[in-house]
Amino acid sequence: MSPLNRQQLDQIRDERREQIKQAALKVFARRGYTGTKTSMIAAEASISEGLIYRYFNSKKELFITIIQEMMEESKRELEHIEHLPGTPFEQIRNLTLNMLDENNKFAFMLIQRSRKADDVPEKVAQIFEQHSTNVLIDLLIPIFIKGQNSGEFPLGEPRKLLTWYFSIINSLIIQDQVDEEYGLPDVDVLMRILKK
Amino acid sequence: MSPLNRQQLDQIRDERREQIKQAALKVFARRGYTGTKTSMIAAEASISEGLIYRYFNSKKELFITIIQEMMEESKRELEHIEHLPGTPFEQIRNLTLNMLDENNKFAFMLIQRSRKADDVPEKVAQIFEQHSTNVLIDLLIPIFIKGQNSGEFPLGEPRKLLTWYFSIINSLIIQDQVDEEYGLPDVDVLMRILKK
Amino acid sequence: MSPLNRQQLDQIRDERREQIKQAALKVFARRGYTGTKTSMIAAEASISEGLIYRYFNSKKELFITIIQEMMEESKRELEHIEHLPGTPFEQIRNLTLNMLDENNKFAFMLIQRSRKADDVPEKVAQIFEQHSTNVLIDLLIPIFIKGQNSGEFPLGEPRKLLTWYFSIINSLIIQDQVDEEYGLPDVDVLMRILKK
Amino acid sequence: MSPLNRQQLDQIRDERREQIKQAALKVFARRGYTGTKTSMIAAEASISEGLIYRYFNSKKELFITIIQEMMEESKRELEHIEHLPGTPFEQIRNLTLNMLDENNKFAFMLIQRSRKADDVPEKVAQIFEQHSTNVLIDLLIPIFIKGQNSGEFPLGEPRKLLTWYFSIINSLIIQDQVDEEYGLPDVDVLMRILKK
DNA sequence: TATGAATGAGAGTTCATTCAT
DNA sequence: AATGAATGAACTCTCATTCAT
Repeated sequence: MSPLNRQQLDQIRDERREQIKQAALKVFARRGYTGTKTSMIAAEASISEGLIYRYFNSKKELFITIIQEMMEESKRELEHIEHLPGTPFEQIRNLTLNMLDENNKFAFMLIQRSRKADDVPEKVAQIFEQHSTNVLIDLLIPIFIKGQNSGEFPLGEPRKLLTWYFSIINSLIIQDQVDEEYGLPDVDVLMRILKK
Repeated sequence: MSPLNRQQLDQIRDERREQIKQAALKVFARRGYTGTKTSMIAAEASISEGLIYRYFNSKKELFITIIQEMMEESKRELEHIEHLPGTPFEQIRNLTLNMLDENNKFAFMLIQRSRKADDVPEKVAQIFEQHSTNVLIDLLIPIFIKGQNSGEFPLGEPRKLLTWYFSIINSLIIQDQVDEEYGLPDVDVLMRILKK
Repeated sequence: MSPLNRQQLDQIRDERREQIKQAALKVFARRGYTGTKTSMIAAEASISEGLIYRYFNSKKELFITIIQEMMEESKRELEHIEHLPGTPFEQIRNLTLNMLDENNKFAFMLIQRSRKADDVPEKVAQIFEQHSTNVLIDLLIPIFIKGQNSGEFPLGEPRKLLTWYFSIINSLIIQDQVDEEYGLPDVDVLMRILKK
Repeated sequence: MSPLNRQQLDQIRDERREQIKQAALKVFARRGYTGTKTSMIAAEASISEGLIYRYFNSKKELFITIIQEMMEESKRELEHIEHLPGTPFEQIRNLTLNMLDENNKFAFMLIQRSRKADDVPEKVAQIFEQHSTNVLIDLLIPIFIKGQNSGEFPLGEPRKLLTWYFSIINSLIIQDQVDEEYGLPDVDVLMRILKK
């Protein structure tokens, strides 16, 4: 009977906003920015098309928001990398496993796909320029060198090998290149790339 | 100023048609099906927007035509694979080099991208079902086994390893994952995947 | 905390209704019918958007109600005109002063503005046809003639002069043509129009 | 048979653009910015709704363009005022006649209406701030003073009287306060305001 | 009674496609 | 055969109105 109080309303708003972002992430990841119609997002979120606009000013803003928040999230996660347990080989192996994890699938797909797409809003291109993939590589170089010294990794330019390795991982993620029969390549097969 | 004869007109038509397909291929590859406006194709081909429709009934037909012709071309090429010179290792190495070749870039990008995209015409999905990647794999299995016997390749399920290997190659192509500094991964680094 | 009784509830309803009408009058007067969003009315009245609909069936009905009530009010006032004190000149002068009075501003603005606007509900156009401005003119003609006889007003067609005079007054009101430095024209300057 | 040449195309574009502006002017003047639907403009111009957008980026831009061009036009006209023939009284009389002229009706209606409306794009408000009505008044003050000296105009503050006079003229125009029977007030009746 | 989240019809805008030249 | 202006269906977005609380 009595109207909802502020706290309850705030919670509803937060939940709805999150729900829309999740739905949009899923559709954007699969169909790209232009290929996604707002009606698809609404359907995926099981809400009306108009409601999207009570939470985001435009399809563009919704897209940018999602990318931005994911980039920030990934930045925070990267900061923990150096303190992960295990040998250098195990550290990179775990990182790989995490990236290929089904749960992160859409997020990585969207980011990688958008990084290369030519049909995204200008703003998104700028965000990607700031958060270059190199940050990850830079963090891993000391770990890789430790692994070289301990004999776990082959000699050769650490930056070059790591760059190549992660362009492969990224490509796999973005393309959702899951073979129906065999699934994604085994992490241990992938890590052969980092072996002699 | 005598009017062009039949044969000359046909030639002009053929050239125009080719010109439009090349332009469309380039734009579709970079921006995807929905992300590509017919005006972009016209601009890329340096012709007027309307002219496209004297050569193709629709954007959809143009897209399907391109995909179809590329699939047929790739099918023809595949038939030669068995007779390529060299050891099994060299054969697959050359095949890889060819796929990653800059000249084929747009074609492979478009095919791989479209294979996974959810925003392409229904017909294209059907084409891909028929020309499954498996055809390539099937052709390579005997070669791979020969390589296993000769010790060039590791033991293990040939189909599985080849499937994984080519999902990686395909992913790299489609994403145009060329690092600015280091370029595409070296073929020899990639082929580590097919080593013990 | 005994529940409010019937009478108290009725009073609250009446007050709310009045509050909404006042707020709507203000916004409609400034922004016109189409230019006014129900959310603006709610904000001006410091109530929720939904509440408007417990007092009025629609924005249209609210608008029509306001216009209608104002027309009736003005009709009642007109009936007193003939019995106002003073000479004919003074009577019209006082009437003018009353019309230009700041307190009636929004009401007159809304009426005049709506009378000419093409974007109001059909019903409103009908109301205006019934309550033509001529009623006012008709009532004033005898007074004007008396003034002509006493030499206060110039010769000439009374209806024509009065019509012109009040189209000017009306225009000034509706446009809120208040110069920032000098304000509305002096009543005595305006009344020059009714002089030789 | 042969395609139109550049010059012909440019002419078509110019004509079309002008046609859309004229149609929009008419509808905007009568129904205001918010009250005007793009479909109405298209209908008035007898073109499709989409075509508007090949000539203007948005309804907003179309509106701003119209206002801007009219302000510039009026600015140019004002520069000639001082050199008009006749006595000061005749000069202002002619200026008044010109403003009330049926041909300029929509232009003046739109400008005056938009000057006071609260539902126009921000940019338009800025334009009006720059082109204040005062420019006209400032130009007329010397003329008015000459008229005072020659006895054509009454004593009193020139700026105040002129301001009031033109707020009346402006109001009449904007409101299209044409009485069906008597039409707009006679210029000579209006000019009584500028008499003793 | 009062709130504001949610809906959906309709407005503004885009772009594949058609058509006069 | 070629052009680009014009169309209209489909899309993005707005806002009067409804409804759960």
